[in-house]
Formats: sequence, structure tokens, C-alpha cells
Amino acid sequence: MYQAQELIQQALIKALHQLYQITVTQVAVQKTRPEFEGDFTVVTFQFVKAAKKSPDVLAQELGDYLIQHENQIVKFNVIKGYLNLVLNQDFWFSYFSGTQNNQTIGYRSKRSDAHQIMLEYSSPNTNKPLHLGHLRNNLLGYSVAEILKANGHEVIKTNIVNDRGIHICKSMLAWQKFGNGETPASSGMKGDHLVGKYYVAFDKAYKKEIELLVNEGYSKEEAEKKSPLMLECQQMLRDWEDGKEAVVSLWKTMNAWVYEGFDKTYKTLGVDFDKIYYESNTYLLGKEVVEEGLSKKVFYKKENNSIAIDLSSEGLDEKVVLRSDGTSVYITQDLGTAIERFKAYPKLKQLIYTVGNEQDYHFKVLFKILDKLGYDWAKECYHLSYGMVELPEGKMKSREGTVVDADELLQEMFETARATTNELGKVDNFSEEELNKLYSMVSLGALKYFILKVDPKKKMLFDPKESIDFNGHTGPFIQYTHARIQSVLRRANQDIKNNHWPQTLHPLELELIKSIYDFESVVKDAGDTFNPALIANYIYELAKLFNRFYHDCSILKTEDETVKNFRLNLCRTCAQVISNAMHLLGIQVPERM
RNA sequence: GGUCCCAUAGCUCAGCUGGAUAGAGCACAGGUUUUCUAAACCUGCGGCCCUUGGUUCGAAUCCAAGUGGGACUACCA
Repeated sequence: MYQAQELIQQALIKALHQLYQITVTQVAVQKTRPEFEGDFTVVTFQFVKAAKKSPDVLAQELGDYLIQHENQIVKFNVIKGYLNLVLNQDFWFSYFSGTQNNQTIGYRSKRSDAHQIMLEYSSPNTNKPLHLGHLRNNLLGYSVAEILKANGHEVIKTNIVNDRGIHICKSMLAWQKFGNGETPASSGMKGDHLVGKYYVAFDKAYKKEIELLVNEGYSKEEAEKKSPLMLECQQMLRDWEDGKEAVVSLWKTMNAWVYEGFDKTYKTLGVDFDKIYYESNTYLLGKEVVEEGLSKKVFYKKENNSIAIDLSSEGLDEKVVLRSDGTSVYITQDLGTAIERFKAYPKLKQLIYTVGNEQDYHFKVLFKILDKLGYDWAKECYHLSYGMVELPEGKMKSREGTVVDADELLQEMFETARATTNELGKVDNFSEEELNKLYSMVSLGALKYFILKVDPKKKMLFDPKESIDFNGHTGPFIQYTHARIQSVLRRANQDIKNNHWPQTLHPLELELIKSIYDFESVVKDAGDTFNPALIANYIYELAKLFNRFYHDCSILKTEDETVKNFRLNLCRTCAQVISNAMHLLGIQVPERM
């Protein structure tokens, strides 16, 4: 790999030392802004004092030195103390020739120091279908996993399904009471939606009960405790924990409906998992950890017999880790599960949890406790926290029915893709199967890109009334660019020779090479910061640049064979970068659209 | 009350490890196709980068305080 910045930096360090006896270990070398001539820029102000020179003189002297001592640098100019350096064109040709036909451009092959990383994402409850918030989780988790793989790591994608608890009992109870034996088959409803319907039904009936009780003169709090439905539901949960046949069997049946539904949605979305955990298997984990922590005096027993940890010295509060009746709280299970995972995967280096930012505090506490218990991998646990998806009227609430359902949204996007494609009328000779594949590719491209281009940690707004765009800074724009390139390559129908370089480059050609050059470092940054948005924004810039090039420079009509060959080469490499980058976002690119 | 996150164009977002005149897309007004896919390209319009202080040669970017918005602060999951 060629390292332009590194090369310039080393030369600069030498220059500063020899010319002015200034010793530094690092000099920031940035890309030159497009409005100036040059490839890389050095800001000289920081050395002005030590060198006792004016900025312009300093820049001039440094530039002279660099030209003399570094043969890759051929020209420079100084503007207001900024030293703009121009690299030898051969440097770029030489880099570019290394990318020829490299189908894994931008990806690192598996490294010797590869980390085995477990990345948990999705982790749905089995009482309702997936909504827009889950989509962000799924897309983010999947993409980060792909990005980490592209950085040469081994990634185990995992999903811990929250398949037990009071929320599932609510759906079960409501189905028992109001369901009349309805099944996905009898109703034609997708299983997760059917179960979700009864979750909502429970809530409605429950609210009604409370209203009645309040009218009878009880306070709201009392009413919530007295509600017969809720009492019955809690009994159901106890029965489930005791393994009571009828309850367990109903639970199995309804969960199976949900899994069938989820699988469909996952398949549509194109996300998958290497290992699935179920909370019904893990929810009792962690109790022995509490014992261990007690003996290590990390935890203490409170007067009421509950067990807790005091984290006030860390700026956090006291946290109960085991109830006074000896049952687990949620964090007990999380402690147990994390330890279990590191036991089951001895090579595991890092554990990443993709969970919304409302749980920031929870994970801070979790990691702190693991650290205090003496697990040295605790510092390698990472909460991949992301902001909520909000609607114009505020947060989504599934019980209040203000959610954007994932399946519905996917279906709507599909229809929009169909309508738009047909309107443009470029696909007359597509078969039915090819068409459906295209609609799905484009609609998913639009949706995934829409969600992933936003910095994960920021909350994002989704307005269902304004459908997701297919023009401009969107997934389909980038997919279109890819299809366009493929069309040119098909028509060219010729072998592309390597190492045939034109005498001079068009400015856009040079910019394209530089942009391609950046891809590798963008992948690295995205991996280091777990941020797919970096990839998304990068690849948009490349696509835009390509479209300008496509508009300004003819490719197939070029008479000079060397130039034509070079441009085809550039096209092919751009298409590969687009395809590889989009793959990291979980987005496929079409050959034609 | 405490802790954490966020604030950039009418809207949705980049830029934030300090650097040149703060960028895109959408929307709005216009233009480009006998020529490789117009889901494209080009032009215009649009900004006290929340406020005030501080650090610095230099602040949208770092620090502090304030304002506004959100989340969390369960023997819920």
C-alpha cells in the first residue's frame, strides 16, 4: 500500500529538523482543498514561532527542501502560509496500477493479529413485529459486522432473542381470552403480526380495567396493582417459570409463529446471524456470579437481603444485582451471559452490543461491574449505541400504535421502486424475476442508505408522509452510478489493458484516482469508530465525482486508444469500489436499472 | 435533584483528532439529451454553525457557563 501522507510527513520531519532544528514526531498532512492546486497541504503556522520565519517564507523554504529531497514531490505553491504539494503523476499511476482488477479493493485480508469479535444485534422481543427502530438496529449491526470483517477481523454475529417475560405473557393471555383459536394459517396474518395484535389487545383491555377501577375510587397506582388481567398475567409468568405444561406449550406455539414471521423479515432485509441465544435459556445465568462477587466483596448484602454494588465512587449509583427473594434482575443475566460467551469462545477478544442509547447507563454499569469482578476483557466490551428513530410527532410507542411497521415500510418501498422503475421505462427486456429482484434491490438500497448515512449516535427523523427519496444523496443514486458504469463496460466489450497510461490526466480523472485511494482509510476509520455513515458518505462523494466525469469526458467515443483504455480501467475500478462499499452497508448493486 | 447525549441553510444531514471563502441532498427558480443509462449533469436562491465567555497566530470544531430538546436515573425487561 502506498502511503502518501506518511511519505510527506517523514520528509517534513526531516526538513524541520535540518533547516530549523525543530524536532517533532508528527506533522498533520491534509488533503488540499479542490479549489487550490495540489494533492496535499501542510499548514505552516504551527512552526512559525520556533523557526523564527514568516509563514510564507517558511512554507517556501520547506517546499524547496521537499522538492530537492523527495522525488515524489514535483511542485508546490504557497498561499497565505499554506504549503500545497503536488505529487508526481507517476505516484498516482503507480497506486492505480496496484488496484487493477482487485475485487477486494479496500478490504484487508484476514490478518495475523485478527480479533475474534462477537457482535450482538437485533435482539427482538417475541411479543410484537419489528418496527422502524429495529430496522436501524439490524442494519447498523449487520453493517458494522461487515466493516469489521473488511478490516480483517473474524466476526460472530449473534442475536439474543428476548423470548420470555411478562410482555410475552400479555400476548399469550390476550390470545387465550379473545383469540378464539386464531392462527396465522386461519387468519392469513404473518405470525409476528398476529401475536402483536394480541399484545395491543391486552393493553387496551388492561387500560379499560384501570379506568373502571379508578372510577370506583382507587388511585391509579392501586388500580394497576389490582387489575385482574395483570394479576392473571403475573400468575401466568410464574406458571411458565414453574414449567406448567399448558402455559409452556402455548408459549412454544406462539413463539414459533413469531419466529416464522421474523425469519421472513430478516430474509427480506438480508441480515443473518451465526449464533442465536434465547433468553429462556440464559435468564437464570449470573446467579453464581453474584455469589462470586459477594465473596470477593465486590457486592454486598443489604438489610433486606437483596444484593447490590455501590458504584458511587465511579459517578454511578447503587445497583441491585439480585432481588431480596433471590431472583434475578436483568443485569444479573447480562453478567452471566457475557461471562458465558467468553468461556464458550476462548479466542474472543471483543464483545459488541448493538443497543439503543436509552440503555447507555445500563451498559456503563454492566461493564463497570465486570471490570470490578476482575475480568480483564471487560474493557473490550463495547456498547454500540445508536439514537432513536423519531417521527415528526415524537417518539414511537408500540403500545400506542404510533410505530412504523417494518414489513409495511418494506412493502411500501418495494411498490415505490416498482412505480419509479416502470415510469422510467428502461427495463423492458427484464424478466418478471429480474424485475422483482431489481425492485427489491432498489427499495432496500434506498431504505438502508437512508438509515445508515446518518451518524449512528444521533437520533434521526423519519417522516412517513414523505416517502424515502430515490434521487440525490440516496442509495439508488449510487446504485444507478454502478449500473451506468456496467453499461459502459458492456458496450466497450474489450479487454482492458493494464499499465497503459495517458500523458496527462483530466482533472476529474485525477480526482477519481485520489478518491479511490481514500477508500482503504475510510474503511479503517469506519471500523475503528463502528460507523457505517463514513462509508455511506464517502461512496456518495465518489459516485458524484464519477457522474461529473461521465458527463464531462466521453469514454467509448475517445479516439486515443490509450486514453480510452485508461478510462475504461477507471470505470471498472470505480464500479468495484462502489460495489465493495455498498456491500459494507448491506446494499446490493445492480448491473442494469 | 443527578448523569449522559444532541443543537450547522426552510427541511434532512455532512464537516468536529483546531487551519484557507462552512458543504451536500431535498424544496424553490432556471438550463443541459441527433452522442457511452437524464434515478444524471450545470446555474441560481438560501447560514449571528443556539448564546456568552475562555484557550490559540487561528474555533462550527477544544474548555467553561447558560438556553433549548431528548434519554437515563426500578428488587421492569
